[in-house]
Amino acid sequence: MKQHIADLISAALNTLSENGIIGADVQPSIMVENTRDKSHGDFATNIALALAKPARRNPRELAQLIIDALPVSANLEKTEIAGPGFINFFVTQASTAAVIGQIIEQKEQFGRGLASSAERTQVEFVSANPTGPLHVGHGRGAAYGASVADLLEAAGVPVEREYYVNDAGRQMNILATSVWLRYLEQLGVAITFPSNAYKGHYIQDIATSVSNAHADTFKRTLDEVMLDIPADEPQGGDKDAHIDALTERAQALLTEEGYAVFFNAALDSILSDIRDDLSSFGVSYQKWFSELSLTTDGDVESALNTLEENGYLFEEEGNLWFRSTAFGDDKDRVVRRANGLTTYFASDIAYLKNKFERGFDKVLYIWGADHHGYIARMKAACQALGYDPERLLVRLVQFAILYRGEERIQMSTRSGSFVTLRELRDEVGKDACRFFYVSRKADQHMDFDLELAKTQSKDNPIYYIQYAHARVCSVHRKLAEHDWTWNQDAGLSHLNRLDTEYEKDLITRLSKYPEVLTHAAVNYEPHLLANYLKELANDFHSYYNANKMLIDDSDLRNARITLSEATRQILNNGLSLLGVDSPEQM
RNA sequence: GCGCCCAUAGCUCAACCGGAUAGAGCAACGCCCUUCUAAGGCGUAGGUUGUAGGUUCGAAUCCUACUGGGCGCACCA
Repeated sequence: MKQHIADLISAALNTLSENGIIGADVQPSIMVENTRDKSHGDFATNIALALAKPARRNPRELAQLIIDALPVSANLEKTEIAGPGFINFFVTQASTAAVIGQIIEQKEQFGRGLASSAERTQVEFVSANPTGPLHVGHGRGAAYGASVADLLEAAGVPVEREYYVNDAGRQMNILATSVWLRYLEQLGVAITFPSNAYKGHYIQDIATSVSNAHADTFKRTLDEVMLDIPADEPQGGDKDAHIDALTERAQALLTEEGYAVFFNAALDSILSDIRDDLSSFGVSYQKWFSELSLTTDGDVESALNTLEENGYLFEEEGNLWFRSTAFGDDKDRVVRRANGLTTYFASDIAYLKNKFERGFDKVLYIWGADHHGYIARMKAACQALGYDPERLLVRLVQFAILYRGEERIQMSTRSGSFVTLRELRDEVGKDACRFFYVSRKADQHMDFDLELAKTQSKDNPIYYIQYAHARVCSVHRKLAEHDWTWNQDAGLSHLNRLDTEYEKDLITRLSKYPEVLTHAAVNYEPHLLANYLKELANDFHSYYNANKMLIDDSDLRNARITLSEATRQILNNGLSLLGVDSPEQM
């Protein structure tokens, strides 16, 4: 309808242009907006205001000329000039109500594909280190990333979801070492557990699984393990030197294969836990990408070669540097240390190159707000590799602060209370988690109140929306009790009977779904859909309360049930894009 | 010190990328259940959009400075 009106305006402007009222060189961009106030009709345009200056006419006078030149349309009831020169369009009930038939016919397909594109977009999100279970801090990124990807797909953009597994680097070594030390403890070796090692209970479980599979094959004496190891921090030493020395000792005593047993046991166990966790959260990926593979497959070397060829590498003090300042970064970055090891950033560059080489037109990174400092260097790397930096997109997700009523829940790992995503989900449920996390704009700090998320009343938006869905289902059940059936055709052919204010509002709301979906998708703003669903549920509850559906007048009854069913369909479509279920009964 | 993000009703948040009288929910107050789920609905009240300038027909939105909050500034991951 918006497009239809824009076409009408365009035709009118052509007419005016031919008549010499506006200059032929004037190329206006026609904007048709949804009105905020019903008294302003259904749609409005500011075109007369925008053209007033070049046409050298006052806006209201110009608006009248445009209206006079508008082609006749059966969809329009009337037009009005308002305020400084807006043109308001009033659409007929019949043309608005036609949306109901489209929804009923297209079902879950309704509203999809409006931003259809051949541009493949990759969305990488969560990508938490596989050194422990997902934290609640990861929850918002998971919910946001999953919804953005689903929205893009719904809008018609080919999407791939990917998780970058940081299976290389020091943290993974500390993890493997932690497991080995717990393993030794369980076999009776009197280890003093390092202050900087991973202490979670899951480490014990992994250690147990290793000893179940390998008995005491990897047992070593305390003396073998601790010989010449520098002191830990509590003993007045350096905790980093201590744990790193233990890692080297583990590798030396166990040989590569033995060490790999602990390394892989830890990685596999934690990764499968993360997978399960995300899966239960309604989040799935097409690919889990190994950081380690970037080294073994030569991607890192290849990326550094490209930078070298393009002239952006230099050596200083034995280190190899990337001249990121050439692209506006604050400082240059080391990519290979004097000891020959490439840095984490070198992997990032290689990963970026790898993504583009896999044929993605756009790569979207979703990061926590604490990573904003990386944007400049990644953009720099993108350009230095020879790719258009516009193809690399970053969305930052601000932190969510958890509250239990008034009480703020501390998120420090040390406190140990309520830190994993799984615990959050167990307490408030998947649906409420998913919905709450995306109901705020991503770059807004948000407060997540657990008590509210668990409340089963209208105070809680997720129950409020799900209840609207369940209510429609309930009407269908009641219908059967009256020995009536829903006659869809009769409903569709009597949509003109839907003429109360509540019905008109609800129908108008339904007609907005496609543009809300599209807008939310292309702007990566799922909160727009969340808000829309709240408003749609609100419209439906108001309607439900004011107009009874199970009435003797069969034409009106069928029309109302058809409207309700269309509402149910949209609620279902929208909720599923946010990873929320649509229950038939509460 | 430098940089990024944020600031809207008492609280939690919107506002279709510059449009008309800035909107919802919660909290407060007043109503509606022998009627399809009251897990709901209707109404009232609530604002100098952090401050001060600027840009223009028009600003919560764009620009500048300031104030306050979050985060970052590794040869860590």
